[in-house]
Amino acid sequence: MPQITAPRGTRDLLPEEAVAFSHVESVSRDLARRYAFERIEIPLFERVELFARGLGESSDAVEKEMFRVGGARGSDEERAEWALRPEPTAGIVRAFIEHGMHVRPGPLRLTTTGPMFRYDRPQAGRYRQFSQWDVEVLGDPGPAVDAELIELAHRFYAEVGLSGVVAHVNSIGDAACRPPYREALVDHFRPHVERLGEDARRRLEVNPLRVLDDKALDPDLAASAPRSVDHLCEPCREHFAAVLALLDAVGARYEVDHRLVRGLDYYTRTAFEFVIAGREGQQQALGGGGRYDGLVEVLGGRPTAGIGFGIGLDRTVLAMDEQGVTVPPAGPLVAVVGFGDDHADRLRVAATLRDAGLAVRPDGTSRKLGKQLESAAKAGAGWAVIIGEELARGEVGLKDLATGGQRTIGVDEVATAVRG
RNA sequence: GUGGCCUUAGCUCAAUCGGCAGAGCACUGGAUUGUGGCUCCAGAGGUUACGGGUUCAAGCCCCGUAGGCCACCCCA
Repeated sequence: MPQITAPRGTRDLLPEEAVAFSHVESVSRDLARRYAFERIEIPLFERVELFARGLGESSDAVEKEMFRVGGARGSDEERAEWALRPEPTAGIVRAFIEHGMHVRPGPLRLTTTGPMFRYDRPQAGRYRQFSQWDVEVLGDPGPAVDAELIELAHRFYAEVGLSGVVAHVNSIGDAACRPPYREALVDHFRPHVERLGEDARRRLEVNPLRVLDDKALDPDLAASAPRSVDHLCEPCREHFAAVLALLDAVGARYEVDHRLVRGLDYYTRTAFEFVIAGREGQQQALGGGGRYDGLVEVLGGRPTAGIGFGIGLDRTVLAMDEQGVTVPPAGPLVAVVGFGDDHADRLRVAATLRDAGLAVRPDGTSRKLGKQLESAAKAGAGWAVIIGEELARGEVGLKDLATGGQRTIGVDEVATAVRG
């Protein structure tokens, strides 16, 4: 029988790697608390139709990266119907509408974390299953929340210990000013269509803004292309100016990137992406987001402003590795060892130490003491509690595995001694 | 989805011209009769990614497949 391996584009996070993920997740959870976001949990799969409408038919995620799944019988009809989520926003907005959450006191601040799925070709930093921390604010049209979210993401990167993260920001206008801008782009590129690649030509017809996304784009043609910020209507212009002013006010680092676009009608105004210095080109985007004031309506709800971002946890951890960022050590680990078959004593003492809040690893074997101590040290224990005759007096041996020093103390004194 | 490079023990890697599959680390046991780390000794660990072909003989040559990395595309 051939060896069964992890599915392509997925990976196992072994304990050594998983600690970094746990740490990053706990940073995100604490930030979500401090920024007053409420947790929401949504399904890992939804109707394909939801993503097609929520992300746009011409987005890469829908056009070529849908991870389709079927029911137990896996008929073609079922496979056509469902897909693993490529991102969480569409599902959250679906839930918002489905449960009438617009009646809740707003603006609503929601957060979720979990795996996302995109069926594209794996590469370092790019997986078919990857984790994202996501925040969304529904019902707040003002520029302050745009700046607050960008500042929040910056704070996240800072608190996990990353440096050199820059926010690229842009404004792509709204339903009023985007159509004329789109026309201006078409007018600019159409005369030079022979200088565009195959992909860019197709985008020019389907979704002209995304021509700017094309990295193969002729540099001169790109540099001379009309900028969205020069075509904003007055309300959009004021909104963008206010966002930038607020970013300056809170000291959030950013660069205006005129080629950053979200090319769909219900994505509006502010778009942003977080990139890390030092890895030009490949997988340098650590996270991204933007405003989607038209999305709730497109999915069948009443008009509601929306904005959010997703942060890639895999890439965050990858960047931490590259920058040599270390994860804070876990609390002290105590091993409980003993002689012969005194397992009842070991378990009782372990339970007492756990009552005091310690992490405890009792040795379940009857090996000789030396092997137990060796095993304890290899498991990462900083201390060994050695049980012997003195347990009758409520005392045990406490050995510091780093220094080798040992003394006899009361069981009820161990927690204090270990925390030192 | 396209192209390039790669795949030998758990990990990092050797193996001359096609001629007995190895080392270090890690793991297990012993020296040390119930106090770890150092040292020494020993052990276990392999369908050489998978499938086929050429050959007296294949880790090595040929074909195919899978997977990894890199580039493109795009994103997180």
